[in-house]
Amino acid sequence: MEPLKSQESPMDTRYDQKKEDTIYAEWENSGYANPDVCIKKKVTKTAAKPFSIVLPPPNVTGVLHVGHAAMIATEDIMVRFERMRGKKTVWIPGTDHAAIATQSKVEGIIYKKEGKTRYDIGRDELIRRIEEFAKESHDIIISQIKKMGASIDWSREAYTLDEKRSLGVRTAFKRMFDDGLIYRGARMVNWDPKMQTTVSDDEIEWIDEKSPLYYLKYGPFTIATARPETKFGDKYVVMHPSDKRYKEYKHGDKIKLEWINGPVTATVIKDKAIDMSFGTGVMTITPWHDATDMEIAERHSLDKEQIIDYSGKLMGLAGEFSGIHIKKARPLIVEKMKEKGLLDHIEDDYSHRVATNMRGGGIIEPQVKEQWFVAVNKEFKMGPSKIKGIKTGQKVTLKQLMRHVITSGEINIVPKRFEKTYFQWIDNLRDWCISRQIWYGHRVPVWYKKGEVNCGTDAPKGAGWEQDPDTLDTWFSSGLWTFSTLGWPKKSSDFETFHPTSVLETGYDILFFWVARMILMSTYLVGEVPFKNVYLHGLVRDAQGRKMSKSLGNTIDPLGLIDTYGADAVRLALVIGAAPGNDIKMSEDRVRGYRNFSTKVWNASRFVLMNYFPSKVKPKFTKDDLKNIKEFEKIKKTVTAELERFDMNKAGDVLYHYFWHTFADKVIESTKQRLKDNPNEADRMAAQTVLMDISIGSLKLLHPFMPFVTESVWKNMPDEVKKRDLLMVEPW
RNA sequence: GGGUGCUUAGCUCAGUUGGUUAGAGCGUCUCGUUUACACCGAGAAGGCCAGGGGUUCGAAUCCCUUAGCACCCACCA
Repeated sequence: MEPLKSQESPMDTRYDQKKEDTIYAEWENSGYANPDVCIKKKVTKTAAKPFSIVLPPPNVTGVLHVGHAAMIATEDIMVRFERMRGKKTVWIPGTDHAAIATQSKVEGIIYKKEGKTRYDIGRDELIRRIEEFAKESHDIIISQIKKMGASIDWSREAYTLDEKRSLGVRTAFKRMFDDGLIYRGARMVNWDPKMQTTVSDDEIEWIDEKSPLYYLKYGPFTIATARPETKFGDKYVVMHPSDKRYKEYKHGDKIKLEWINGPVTATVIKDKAIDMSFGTGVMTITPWHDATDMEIAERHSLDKEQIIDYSGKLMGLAGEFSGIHIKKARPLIVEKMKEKGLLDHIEDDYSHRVATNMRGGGIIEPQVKEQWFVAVNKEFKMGPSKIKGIKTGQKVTLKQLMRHVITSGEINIVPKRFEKTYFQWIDNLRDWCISRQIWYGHRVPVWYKKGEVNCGTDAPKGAGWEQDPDTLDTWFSSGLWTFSTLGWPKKSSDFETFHPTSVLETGYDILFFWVARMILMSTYLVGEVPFKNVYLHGLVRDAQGRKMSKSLGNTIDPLGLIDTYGADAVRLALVIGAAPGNDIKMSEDRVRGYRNFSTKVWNASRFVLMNYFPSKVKPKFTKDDLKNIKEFEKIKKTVTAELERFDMNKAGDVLYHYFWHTFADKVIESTKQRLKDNPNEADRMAAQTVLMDISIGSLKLLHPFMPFVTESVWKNMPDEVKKRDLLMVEPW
């Protein structure tokens, strides 16, 4: 056998990142991300076990950030690993219409460019514009997901607002409506006067604020308030029943006193909700605009009056101040009180928290309003159930279902500590307000006609029906994601094969928003858990450890890093050293380090190839050869075991060190002598065989972590070691 | 007010069920042009694993406690 001359080496000393797009195209064209193709091409057995995972759909509000990149890297590792192991593997992509966030964004753009509001351009036109924006955003996101190397099944792509998913939403709504779990009621809601919509409890962000605390003279009492502009209608004065300072006042006493706009009659109310140590221990209440006040008012059947309208302006009750926005009204009112001698004193530097709409909206004003709710504490008869410990026909509440599947262990949360967080949230959960007064999203499938109400998946027959103008909370549709993407409510083999999904991988920040809602929807609607495992990754933070967010503008562009260091390096930097549930601080140094590792993998393989000369001579292995092979086998076992328990971090770390500091530094070095001018052909063959075998094995193990370099190296490997055309589907 | 996490080498962080001299990347220092790789190799310095107490033959790891930081939840006017 004529040895190759080393200068004819087929490979450069550097792996060429520019070829990543070409490699991705090969994967895509192969169709191997689609389990049906894998079966057809006999890469996967028909009877193979399924492995399924849904991609948490990115919002179509912009571009991918590093957090998405971490998520894609982690999931792709799981998916590639399971596919290579021969499982019937599917990873389902999609995007989320993110109703309020997207509309808010587009409204902002329109207002900036044209100075027009949504009311100026109208419902249909606004939706058209949003769809246009969403489409662009979608295309960018998809191309970014591909850049990361995601071996995702594009043939199954879904959108939370597409036709199939919309049917799912209407079906879900109707089922819940018919079961009495969805109801319409006037309740206290979080109203955003800026976006003109309600917001769920979970979408509120509390911001610390310092503001003056005003002490006002209310007849014989002094009351403290941070919001004097809400006090016009106050006609109840509340104190703790066992507060000795006010024992002379009895519950129900009427007191005539002079107030902002003239004399009023105040009624004394005794209620234990009062904190005696706060201020003077006395307060007046504004039930319409405060949840605590509302509860007190409900307990004693007190009057409730609206003082602030939905755009944030004072109403008739405010007398001379009516029509003025609360922000402008405050100083005027304080001034008037001062003149009337109603202002006792002002305490500066009082810190409290203000509720804001985290989706780019304004300051929340609690309001009482008719809305649609999901009743989480109402009993219903469970439909066909495959959930362990829940029987078909059993009486349960949604809250009980959500709790049960975690306590029973049917869903396993990694890391475990988040179970506690989850339970805490469930225990505090109130009925879920699902209606929004924005226009982009799933319209509430309820129609009205002269007092008649009809809920259905389609508009009722006959003329004169008018559909409810409200749209649904975006999480209502994403809650269906694990099964709506598999074809539900229609029967489908995808659903039969892949539900419940194997694992849900997402950031811990949307445990409540999304994970909990999927559990609610899936257990109720399909009688199954949505997934068997929940793997929560940490948040990728900036240099100061702050959460990266579009609104803060501190996002790192993962594409920039991919351009300079390659996708594999970025993937490794985001996965290795990141323990589940712990935050990841992104630094370019780390990426550079892993880029060097990519080069190492490239060059070590190159060396092995340069010394690979097939021959008929039987290799004669030395003791060290056998030891080296044995050591690799051990690494293989460890990596497999770690990946099985979703410890990508550990598996990656082990591989990294093995490949670099054992295989490259020790094994390769120790064979150099034997490969060069060795008269003992059997010994040389042994050396080259050991190197080739370990290389092949290592490339397979490394592939889920760094698919581009490994696939690229694989192309140069001799055909006789390959079982398939792409490393992507080589047997593990 | 409840809850969770973090505090380990100069910097950024790993260390799953407690087990021999505590690890990585980057940085620092010394040496090195050898059949791949300088995006490299060989080696070195650098740590009372936040403080205190306890359990144990043995603790970075388990328990208690103190402090600082971060985050989550909650109706304090």
